[in-house]
Amino acid sequence: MIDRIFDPEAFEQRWYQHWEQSGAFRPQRPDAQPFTIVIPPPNVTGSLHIGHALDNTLQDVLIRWHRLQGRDARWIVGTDHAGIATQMVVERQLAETQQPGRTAMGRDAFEAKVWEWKAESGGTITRQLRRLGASCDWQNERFTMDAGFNTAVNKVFVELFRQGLLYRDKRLVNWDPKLKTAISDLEVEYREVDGKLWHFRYPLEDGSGFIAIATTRPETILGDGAVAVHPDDERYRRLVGKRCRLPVVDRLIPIIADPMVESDFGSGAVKITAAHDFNDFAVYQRHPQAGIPLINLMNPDATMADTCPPDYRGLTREAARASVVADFEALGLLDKIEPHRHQVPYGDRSGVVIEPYLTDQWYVNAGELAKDALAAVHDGRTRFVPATWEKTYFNWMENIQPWCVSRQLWWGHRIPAWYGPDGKVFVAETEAEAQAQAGAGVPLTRDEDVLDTWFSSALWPFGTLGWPEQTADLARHYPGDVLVTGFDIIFFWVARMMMQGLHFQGEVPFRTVYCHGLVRDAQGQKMSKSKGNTVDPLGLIEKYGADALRFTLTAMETQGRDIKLNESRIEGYRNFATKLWNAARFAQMNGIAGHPDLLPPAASQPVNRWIIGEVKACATALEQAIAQFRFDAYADAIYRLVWSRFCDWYLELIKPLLADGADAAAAAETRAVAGWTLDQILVMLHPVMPFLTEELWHQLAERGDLILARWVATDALPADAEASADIDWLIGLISEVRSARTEVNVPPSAKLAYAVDGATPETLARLAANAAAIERLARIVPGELAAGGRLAVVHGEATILIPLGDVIDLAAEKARLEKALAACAKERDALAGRLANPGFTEKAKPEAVDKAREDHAARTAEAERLQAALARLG
RNA sequence: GGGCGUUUAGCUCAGCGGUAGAGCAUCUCGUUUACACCGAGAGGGUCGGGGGUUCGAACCCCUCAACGCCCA
Repeated sequence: MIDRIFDPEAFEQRWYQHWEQSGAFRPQRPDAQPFTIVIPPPNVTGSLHIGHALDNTLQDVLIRWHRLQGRDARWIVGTDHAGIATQMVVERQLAETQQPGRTAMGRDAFEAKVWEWKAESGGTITRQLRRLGASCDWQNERFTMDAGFNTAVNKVFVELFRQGLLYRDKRLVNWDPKLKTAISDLEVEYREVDGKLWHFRYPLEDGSGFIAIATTRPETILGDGAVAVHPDDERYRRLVGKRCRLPVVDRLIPIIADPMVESDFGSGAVKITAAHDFNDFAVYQRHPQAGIPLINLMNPDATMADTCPPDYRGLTREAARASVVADFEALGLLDKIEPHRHQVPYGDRSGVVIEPYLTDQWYVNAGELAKDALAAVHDGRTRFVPATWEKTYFNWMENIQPWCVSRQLWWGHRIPAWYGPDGKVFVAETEAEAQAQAGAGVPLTRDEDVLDTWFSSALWPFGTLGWPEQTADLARHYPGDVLVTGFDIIFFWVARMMMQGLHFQGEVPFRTVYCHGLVRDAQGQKMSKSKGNTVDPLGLIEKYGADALRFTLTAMETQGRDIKLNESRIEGYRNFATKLWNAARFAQMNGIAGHPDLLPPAASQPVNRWIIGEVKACATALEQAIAQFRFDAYADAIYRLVWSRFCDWYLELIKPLLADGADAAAAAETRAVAGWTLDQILVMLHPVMPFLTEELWHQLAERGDLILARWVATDALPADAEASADIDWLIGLISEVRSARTEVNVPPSAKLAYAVDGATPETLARLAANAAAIERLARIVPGELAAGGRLAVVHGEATILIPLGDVIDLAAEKARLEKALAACAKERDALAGRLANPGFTEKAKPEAVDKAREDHAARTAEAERLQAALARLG
């Protein structure tokens, strides 16, 4: 028996274990059409936050829905090694436990520590995904650092190198002095900072005066290689081609003209420090004849290097800045200091100021790979939903820069490149191959660096399927159908999967990219640990059940918007689950059980024919919602069917049919239809609320699992317009009578007699056929039209007259009728006005004109009846 | 500076060319044997401002404003 109390904790984990152990997440369906999703692999360091909960709920809805459709649904799962993040976590842990640090223990020992840590803590997030109900293919779980992935990464690296699409280059990178590694453009965040603008003077070589420059970074003066002015700037035209003397360093540097210089910034002359500024580096490249030196001023930790004058060596950037300013001031060459607000680059992981830094790094020619990735979205091989994200994708892809893929870390895929004694590089998938290239006996040293984490996650859609082996899985599940992810990693990840997928598989990695928004708190603030406004999805699951959280996230997922998560919504959907639980309990108490067939039993009762039509309409709406990725519409349609149709009306309307002494055949039919309907509800709700529905599915009958059941036979279901009209009429009548009763203050419990005026034979028949339901729900029964005050309820062409004798509140009834009349007359007149407009009748669509005529006639008649009722009141 | 998005009931959001919707919240009533995590009923919106197109605009176009995000 279904328990009186709905308690999600009682069955959620039990069902999950059953599904996983029975292989339900990946049923053997070799003949079915595959449906494939690859999970955005969560960081192995991480734990489930609410953003994961959203992302994975949506994926699970899609996977479960397609599984119910009979598809060979497969949700490929795994975790990401997350280079910097994981290395930081483990280093922090070593520090906290007073163990030797990374550099003290050495590379091999440190790597072993990370693997140890992964074995202990790496399962946290995958356990939490199970708690959420994610029906992933755990049997083939992957990790971006496992051996197969390493093979794939090496192969990709080597092939790109051979094709000239990957190369080693010395250029400026975004250098993180805390982590002592290069990072990519995307890992830099610009913050607006209140800084200063220092104005200095450099003496001209010929002693004829000075040239004034302004800078936000005085410490880099030590590396200046030129002063630049705009070619059209009259003030400086005569100085171009001359030289000035760099104070403190005492070096002669040229004055050059370059259109990059903004004449209205500062003095209109800027210093050029080619090794510490991206713009300056570009100037350096444009002026090879000027002989601008590239002076790397700093050590990897951003202290001043031996390339600086002796007094500066070893100072931090900040100390060197103060020192330079003081030295200029002492020389009388400091003009002024102005407050200046500007953008400063920070490392998104370390939070320290990024230093443009000249080093040797490996780069991928992203511009070349982007070509097909752009074309694939332009020609629709991959589409974005919502489509607006295409613009973001295009915009970035069209302006893509070389991708720096090497990282000075220890945790990650080590770069498969070896160097000979002369520095010659040998790129190969294995050391043996590199040795073969170099020649036997040549001593080789492997590149110390590892690859950017996104280099391996770019291979996720095919690396997970066994590539470079040409596996059956790869043939069957690549390309995937849908990628579900947050818009914030379109650049980081989606774009790179597109590039690598197209390049190495010749096909896009997925047909559709569904981008959802961010989950924010109830005030619309971005959630962050530092603000302390994060919500823990596990806590919410414990409080309300996983189903309620899933339903909430699904219902709130409207395309193109962030989600403002309010706990009251979760509570509301927990109530919804309780409502269905109780409805099923009621059904069971009345001998209603699961139905053995996909198709509904034959039905003669209008209420039964009606609910079958409602199921058909709902299923159709749900199918459309999935096709359009309208998760909110999915939740809305099933919520409405369950609560506003099935519970509010169907169950109430069938109570008389199931009562003692009711017609046995009608009762049997009703039990069968009710059972069938409940089954369809469970199937349709299952993708969103898998636990509750599976539990009830088994409570209602002995049978196989719902997770592997079949979707509603939508097309085969009858839609009975006549039954639908009957029941809509009945619902309308009951609602109007209830409303009227309340407005004239008739106690809800009072059972009243009624008579009817102006009814057609059809209406009289409907009143008779539904007498029991009307008595139960409107609390009126046919009777004599006694004298005295009457309540008049106009419904369609008929007026229901309910004599109330002296009890009636005449004033209230008069007010009620007047209000109804006013509303009706207003609509009538608006329609009349429209119909009187020749522009409308001539130009509008004929259907619109016909509808207006019909509505106008109906409103006119209704107004007359209300008028008559008012007249009778006197 | 460039681009994108948002602005509809107290709150969160649907609707995107033919009479303004949902959930929550509010108010009134109610323990009729599934459910008070409930039932019945009610109130509440000149759809950000202005202009235009159209027989007709929350919906299309232009413009302004506010807020948010991304890129430089």
